[in-house]
Amino acid sequence: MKRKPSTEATSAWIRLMRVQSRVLDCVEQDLKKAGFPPLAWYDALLELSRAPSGELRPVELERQMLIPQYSTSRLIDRLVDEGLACRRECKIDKRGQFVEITEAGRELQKRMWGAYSAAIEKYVGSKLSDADAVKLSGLLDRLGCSCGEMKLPPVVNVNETSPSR
Amino acid sequence: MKRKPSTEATSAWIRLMRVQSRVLDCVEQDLKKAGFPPLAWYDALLELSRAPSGELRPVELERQMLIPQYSTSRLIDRLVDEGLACRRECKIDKRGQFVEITEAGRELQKRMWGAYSAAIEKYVGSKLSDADAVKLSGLLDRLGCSCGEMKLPPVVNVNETSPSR
DNA sequence: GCCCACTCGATGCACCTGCATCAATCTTGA
DNA sequence: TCAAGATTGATGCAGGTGCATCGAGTGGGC
Repeated sequence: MKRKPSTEATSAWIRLMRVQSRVLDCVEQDLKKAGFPPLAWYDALLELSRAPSGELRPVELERQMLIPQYSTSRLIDRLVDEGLACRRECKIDKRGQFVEITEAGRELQKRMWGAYSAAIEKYVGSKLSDADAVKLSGLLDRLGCSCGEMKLPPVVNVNETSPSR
Repeated sequence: MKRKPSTEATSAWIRLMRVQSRVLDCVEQDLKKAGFPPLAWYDALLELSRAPSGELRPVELERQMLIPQYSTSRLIDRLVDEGLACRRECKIDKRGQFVEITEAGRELQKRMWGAYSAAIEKYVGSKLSDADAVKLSGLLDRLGCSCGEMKLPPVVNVNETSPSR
C-alpha cells in the first residue's frame, strides 16, 4: 500500500487537471461572450426538458447532474427567478415538489445548444479524430469508474441536441 | 464553420468534465481527511520551494500556476496568515515584492506530497498501465495546446517529490 | 396508532472566485 | 525632464460552493 505513482501516472494526472480546466474555461467564456448563463444552467434545463412532461423532483435532478443537494436547491432557485422553471407541489409526497421547465426554459436550452455545440467542436472535435475521441473516452472511463460510484451514460447515448456533463 | 461536433467528440467532452471533477474531488477529499489544506496551497508551496532561494514574485507565481492575479494575491495572503510564507520587499521594483517560503512551508509541502502522491496512485496510477497513462497524456495534450496558450511541462519533467497541476 | 429513523429540501455561515477598479510605481518617448 | 501609458499587487462587491443543520413529512416496526 501507499505505492508511489509512476512518472507516467503523475503526468497524466497533471494533464487531466490542466487540460480540463483550460477547455472548460474556454467553453464557458464562449458561452458568456454570447450572453448565456453558465453551463450548469444548461445541464439542468436539459435534464428537465428530457424528463417526461418536463418535470423532475429535485432529488432526481441532483442524481442526474451529480451535484450536491444544496447546490441543486440553489440552482433551482436561480432558474425559477429567471422564469426558466417553476416549482410545483408534489401531491404524493408533501415534503417534495416538482420542478417544471417553462417555455422560456426550453427555448433557452435550445439556443444555448447552438453556442455550446459550436464550442465543443471548436475545442474538442476539431482537435481529435473520432477514433481518438473514442480512445480518450475509453481511457477516461477507466479512471472514472469506481472512484466512488460513477454512472456515465454509454458512449453512444448522446442524441442530436444534447450533451449533459 | 460552426460545424456540429461528432457524437464521439461530444462524448469525450462529457467524460473529460465528469471524470476530472470526480477524480479531483476524490483527491481533495483524501487530503482534507488527512488534515491538509487544499491542493492549490500545495501547488503554490511547491513552486516556491523549487524557486532559487525559495522566493518568487507574485507575478511569477501567477504565471507558473496559471491562475488569475487576484487569486494569487489572496492565496499568498492565506499562506502568509498560516506562516507558510512571508512577504519580502523588492528593492529593485518598489511596486513589487517577493514571496518567500518558510521552513514550515517547506515542511508542509513535503508532508502533503506523501498524501498527495498516494492519492494519485490510488485514483490514477492503479487504474492505468504506464503505457495507457502516456496515451492519455498524449491525447489530452492535443486538446490543451493552443486553446489560449498553454504551457505544459514535458511528460518527463516531473521529479521525485512533486507534480504541480 | 405511535414512535423513531429516514428522506426531502432550505438556509446561515464561512470561504472562495470573478470582475472591475484602485493606487503606487516603473518605463517610454518626445 | 516629464507626461502618458503600462505593470504590479490589493480590494470591494456580487455571486457560487461546501458544510452543518433544520423543519417538515414519510414509512416501518411494534
